[in-house]
Amino acid sequence: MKDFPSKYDPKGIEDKWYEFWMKEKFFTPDLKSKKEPYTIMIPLPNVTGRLTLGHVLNNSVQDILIRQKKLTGYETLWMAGMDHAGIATQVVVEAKLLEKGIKKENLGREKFIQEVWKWKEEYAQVIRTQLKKMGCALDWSREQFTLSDDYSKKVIRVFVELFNKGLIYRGKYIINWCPRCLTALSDEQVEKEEEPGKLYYIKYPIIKTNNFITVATTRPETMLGDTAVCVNPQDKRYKNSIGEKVLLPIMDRQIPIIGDDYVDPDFGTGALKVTPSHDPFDFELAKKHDLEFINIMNPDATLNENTKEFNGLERYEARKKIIEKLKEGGLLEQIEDYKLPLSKCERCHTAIEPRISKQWFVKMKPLAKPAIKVVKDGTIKIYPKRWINLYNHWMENIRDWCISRQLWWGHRIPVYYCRKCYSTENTEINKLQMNAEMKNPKGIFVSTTKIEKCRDCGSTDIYQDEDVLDTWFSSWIWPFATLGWPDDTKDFRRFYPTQTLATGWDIIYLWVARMIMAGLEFIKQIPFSNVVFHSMIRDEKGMKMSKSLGNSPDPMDFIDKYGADALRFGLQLITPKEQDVLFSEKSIEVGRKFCNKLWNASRLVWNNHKDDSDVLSENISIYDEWILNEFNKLLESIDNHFSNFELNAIARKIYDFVWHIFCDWYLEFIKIVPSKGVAKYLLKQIIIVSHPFMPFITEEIYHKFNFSKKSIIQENWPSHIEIKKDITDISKIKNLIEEIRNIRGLFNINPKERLNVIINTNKRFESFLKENLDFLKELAGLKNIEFNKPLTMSVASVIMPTLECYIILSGIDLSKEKERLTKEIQFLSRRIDEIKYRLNNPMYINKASNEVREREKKRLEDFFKKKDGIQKVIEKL
RNA sequence: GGGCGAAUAGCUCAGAUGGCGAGAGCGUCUCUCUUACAAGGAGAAGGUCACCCGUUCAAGUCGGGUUUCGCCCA
Repeated sequence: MKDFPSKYDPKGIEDKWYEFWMKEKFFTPDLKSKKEPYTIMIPLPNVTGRLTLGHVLNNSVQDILIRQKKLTGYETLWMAGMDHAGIATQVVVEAKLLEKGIKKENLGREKFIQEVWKWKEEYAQVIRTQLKKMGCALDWSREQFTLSDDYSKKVIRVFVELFNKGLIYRGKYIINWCPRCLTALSDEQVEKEEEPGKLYYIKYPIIKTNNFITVATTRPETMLGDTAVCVNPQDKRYKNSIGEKVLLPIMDRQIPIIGDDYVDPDFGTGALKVTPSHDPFDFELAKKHDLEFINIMNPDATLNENTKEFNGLERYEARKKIIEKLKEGGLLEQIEDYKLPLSKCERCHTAIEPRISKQWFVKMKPLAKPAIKVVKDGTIKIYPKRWINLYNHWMENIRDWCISRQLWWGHRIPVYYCRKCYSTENTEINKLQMNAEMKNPKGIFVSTTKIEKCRDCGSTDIYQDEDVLDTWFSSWIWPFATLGWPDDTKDFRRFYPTQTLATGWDIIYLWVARMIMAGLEFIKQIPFSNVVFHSMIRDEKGMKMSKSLGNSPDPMDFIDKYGADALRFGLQLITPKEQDVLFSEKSIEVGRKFCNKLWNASRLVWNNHKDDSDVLSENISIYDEWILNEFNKLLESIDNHFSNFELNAIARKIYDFVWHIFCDWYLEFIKIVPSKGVAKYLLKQIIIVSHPFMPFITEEIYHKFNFSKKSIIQENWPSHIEIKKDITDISKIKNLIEEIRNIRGLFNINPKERLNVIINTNKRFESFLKENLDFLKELAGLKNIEFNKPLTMSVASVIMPTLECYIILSGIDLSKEKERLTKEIQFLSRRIDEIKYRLNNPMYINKASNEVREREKKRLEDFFKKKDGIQKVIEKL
């Protein structure tokens, strides 16, 4: 038994098999194979750092799907790769350098990028190791990186192509600006939160009348940039003031009162201060009403030279000072508590500052249209279905995508400017160039190759756009860029479109929707046919897991402690289909216990049956038939759930089957009468269907038994097994055993104590029991069994419809037994009345299905028999 | 404000197409180290299925409404 220890220890085993799989190249598809392909693209992890539990869930979902497809005969490819993650990575590397007192500005762009590459190499290796530890069947030979030279060319090509189609433009708009990261962000990279704040009521003096108009604002510091006050023209209070001018306090600037329906008369005072350069709605309003744009902030959210004495103050500091000053001037009417919506940078959680700046955008409406269609008509299926609504809503209200980032780490925008021809930007912010620059404007060149010479004037004084592209602008082409596109490669022909994408619903807009658009735009084909949105992992209290909250444990610690199989299986067991997972370490313990159970079940089969054939023979017992029938049911349900991507349900089914059917009953049966080859055969089927969930332990068991193929990975998925015998007697004998055990429990009988019983039943079942007397004796803990004898002693009784079993107990409290039986009679009477009432109802007879009706009749009959039997026993006691 | 989802045992969750006494894991309690497994075995207790109304012979399940919680968008 040395080589089959009684406790399963994953240490050593897991790494051993992963190395074996890699050596055998099992994860690299055979391009010559005739099998149908099945491809999954990994939702590329960021090279920012270590993977989290969320990654474990996401990647084990994919691994399960890929391994199951391989077992069912597909040529599978699971593409490996990572994302350069522009902002996120730059933020971490900047912080790391700052710890050493190095500022990136002092380092310079080139040197800084070199530092990031160093980081990237280090963490790519960490991530690879982590994914391998998890057991992921990723094809590492095709591994991709979104900032590799090769991949970059594709990103640039896509930019140029869109530009040439007129779908990319540059424009000066109000965008989301992170004053800490000092870059623009897309709408999707901004998180909305609510925070307790204040609403300030500020009085603006009306010039002609000596009256005031009071505006309400959550951000009083922006008043320094106000260029109008706006009211609703329907609003009786202010109607007549439209056209008047107010004197903006502190700045002493005259600004107009304008009228627009946009203003909600019920909010605040009904008068809105308009700050065109610092609020997206005010920006639109200002364009419409031709207002002045005054920028009052520097990129880092300190106030600028347009703010008089506040110049240089940080925005919240300025707010305090301005409030003080307004108070002094008697212009602050009141302050009330207010729950204010706040936009934050998803990477550093700094409050976003809306800012006017010149950025590159993608026109999204034309791209969205076909992408809406393919989901609507079911060409792309989304699981669970409810996410379709969210997808449609976003798609139908899509806004242009700001793709330029003021970062160094990323794909540099392939746009070149001639210093002579291209007049440098007018720095006067209030003269906005609203129009997107037209195709091929003078002195601007958009090109896949470096431009050395101006096409227009021949000058060589050319410079490239300083900005880089949004990371998602590289990852939206992931499904085809990774397969060799735009070259007509074997991979691309064989594996595109891919089959399934598995990811969290939090990136439905950022990534999923955009990939669909990119696939349709550049390839004219969908990128994948199924999208599976799995749960998000939260901690036990329901809090989102995040590094900053410190509630995100390192999954590698769990793998060290419990093994990857235990982590994966435990996680699947607690991952509901449509809800978030509340994670607790307990679930991994459950996973580990299950691995141990499977291990020990194998150990038993190995001890008693290792030399059996693993092919089914003709001559098998009724117990064998029974378990095969149970396995059929399991298999059918697993197959169904796989087609709907319901992995949690499958994990449960496997758990229940292995533990409570295979181990609790079948293995107990075959301890008494050894199986004829079925045990080994079935164990093999069990580990095959469990393999996608627990790849390591199943491979280990597979090799222990020396099953036919080189690896379990090469096995065939089981199929339905024909059942020939009537197996109903098995459930009857199981019932009897359970009833007797129940009595033992009720009377606190020591498990070791063997009991004597009398069984009265019909001839047929009596002969079945006689043939299987050992089962009954062992599993119910009996000594002597006598048949067809009248009862004469003190007994506890098990009464079943066609069977009476008297358990002889010396010193039994007969009154207690009588009470128990009387309660049972009362219960049965109630049930009988219920069913009788139902069966006497003509409507029921008419409308209920035949099947249901017959079932009820049978139950009624059984209840009657049981009641009669108990009645007789009570009389005798 | 709009939309989506959830509410079932002390806790975390299962409960297609309505139809046997509503299930599991963990926790609690009792008995037990019987040579696969104490990371185990055998039992038990524990539920007005959030609330109201309706449809139906029959509702945890379907429809309408209410309450509470979560998420997304504005």
